[in-house]
Amino acid sequence: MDHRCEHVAAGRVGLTGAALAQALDQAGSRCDSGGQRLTAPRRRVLELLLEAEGPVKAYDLIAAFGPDGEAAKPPTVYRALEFLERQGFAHRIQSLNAYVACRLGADIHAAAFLICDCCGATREIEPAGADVLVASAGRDGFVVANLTVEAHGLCAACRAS
Amino acid sequence: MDHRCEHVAAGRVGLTGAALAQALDQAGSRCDSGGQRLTAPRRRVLELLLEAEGPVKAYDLIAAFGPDGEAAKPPTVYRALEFLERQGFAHRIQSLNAYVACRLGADIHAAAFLICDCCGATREIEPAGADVLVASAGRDGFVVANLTVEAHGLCAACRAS
DNA sequence: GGATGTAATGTTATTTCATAACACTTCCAG
DNA sequence: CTGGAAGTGTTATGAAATAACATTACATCC
Repeated sequence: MDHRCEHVAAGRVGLTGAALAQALDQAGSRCDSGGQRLTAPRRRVLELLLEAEGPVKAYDLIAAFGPDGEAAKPPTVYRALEFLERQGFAHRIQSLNAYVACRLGADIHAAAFLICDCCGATREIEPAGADVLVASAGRDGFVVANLTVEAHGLCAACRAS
Repeated sequence: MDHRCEHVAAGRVGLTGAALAQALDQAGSRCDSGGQRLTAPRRRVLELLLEAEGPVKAYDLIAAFGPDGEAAKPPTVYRALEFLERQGFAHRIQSLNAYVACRLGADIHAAAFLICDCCGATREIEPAGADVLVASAGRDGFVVANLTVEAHGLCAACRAS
């Protein structure tokens, strides 16, 4: 489950500058139109997630929360994360106890993750095959409200080296 | 994610008596043939999981570990769980921080879970659609070693009432 | 524009979950 | 019988998440 080599996630960098500002504004707009409020702490946590290159631990968010390096109180960040997840702006990676900004569509959606156990790179993908599972569950009378799909393994870069 | 009503998981009961003994022996045999050892603590934790009706929290296992009601030390149980997972005898339900005995095939396999947020019933099923996802990931050069699929929702019984 | 109710936040403390580190034992291979 | 690997016991600590309650912001309705 953990890093097994010296590789480091390649390429994927968090947002900065204008791109970051734009992403935050976009989130703000989507909140407005949905009657939701992207308040200061929520915005700040989303900002931290967007800036990051990959999954971020809750306590790293807590530590980085204050602009001056001052930490937040845990509930502040956990509440913001809960909101961001509810709105589809962020996802929780269960198998890592970590959180990522959603890099895909604009709307709330199902997500799947490919997590490289070597370099730690975490890619969000459309959950191929999820429809099959949901349908299969449905035949048993089970209605899926929320689906977690997390695949651990080795990414192309780490397999090559 | 948590129980929202008064429903209680129906029907599914843990193993007892002869069935339990048989399941444990079977696990023992599989360990033997694989050069693994089903030692006392491992066997005991598996027993507790098999006896249970559903997912069990690690600290409940710890509390119930001793035959006389005496608790175990956390590492004892966590190590046993790690072993049982490695052998495919048990699974961890990430979204619940809980563990279940594997109720399916004899061999190590991929698993998916349907978790009723109302009554807490947790069904292990064959991960329909998983092959599609693994194939899709493969086209990107990602090799899946381990797949977590957890669907939360409402079971037939809870929807009906 | 002040009363009112709801949503969100601040704050303290605690609970729950999991692992690090190291000493000791068991068990088999040579 | 001895050396090494795997397993266990034990103490302590670290990491993740939430409970509970006080306070503040915000809309809205009269």
